[in-house]
Amino acid sequence: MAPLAAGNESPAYSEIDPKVEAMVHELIGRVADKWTLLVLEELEEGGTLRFTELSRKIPAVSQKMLTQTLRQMERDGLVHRTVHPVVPPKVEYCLTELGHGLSESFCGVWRWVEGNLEAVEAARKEFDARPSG
Amino acid sequence: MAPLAAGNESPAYSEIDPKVEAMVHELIGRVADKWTLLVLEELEEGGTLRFTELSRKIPAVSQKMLTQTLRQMERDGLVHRTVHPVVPPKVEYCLTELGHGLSESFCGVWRWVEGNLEAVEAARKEFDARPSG
DNA sequence: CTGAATCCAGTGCGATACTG
DNA sequence: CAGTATCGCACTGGATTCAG
Repeated sequence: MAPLAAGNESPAYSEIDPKVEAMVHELIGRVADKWTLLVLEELEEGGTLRFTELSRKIPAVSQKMLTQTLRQMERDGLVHRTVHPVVPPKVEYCLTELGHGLSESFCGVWRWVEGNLEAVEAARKEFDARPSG
Repeated sequence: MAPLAAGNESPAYSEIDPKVEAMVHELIGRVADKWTLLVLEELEEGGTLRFTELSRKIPAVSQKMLTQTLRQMERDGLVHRTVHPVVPPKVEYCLTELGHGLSESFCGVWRWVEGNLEAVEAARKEFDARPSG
């Protein structure tokens, strides 16, 4: 833990850019979104996928949310959208370098969870078993 | 990108434990939560803080959400809660090892955002400027 | 000071129906 | 196939009030 300057009552994070703060927050929020995370994974694994393919691989997602999720990811430069001018329509999605990088940066979290899953579950179980006070 | 087995139409993630999947998801979701992220940071930086101190460092949080957030983090074993049996009541919060570890595992994401903040903003700007189709 | 309980407005999301 | 548009509910979270 970072030592605190003695007697320092000034606000925290003097060194943290509020813009970065907001962005981190937003980005984490984005990936935290159930669907975004799943889409990120599917595209990471599947490479290039069509709308329907994604839909099929993530059965729980509604068509509305899938569209919405993909749009937002596209806007953020995380996925690339390719429309093939044919009938029937064919639209393919794949991760951009940005999206791939973001995906990788979450590997640490992923590994942490794998390593600490049991600890968290134990903590929950213990907490829930406590005398209600 | 992981190569796909040729002709393999079986569902994705054969290697991914659905339990881990759910947990990653849940944990990311938790930290994505505005207040949890802020609390995590404050405790990481401040060490041990009282309820009111946290409240003061995160002015935007309502008392309800702060309580709720801390309870959940406590249940997950991320923070430790110490009640001092005095009047007026004094309750202190600090990160557990688990909480500290989780916090660290997010450093990668943090760094990625710092490094790619401009790229994302540029992507958004470009997306928003596109011919509306 | 710390926290639980209640009320209420905003909205995220699913279901459904329609279009190119 | 790949969307958009609309409706309605459920849940979230803020404000407020009460309590130990």
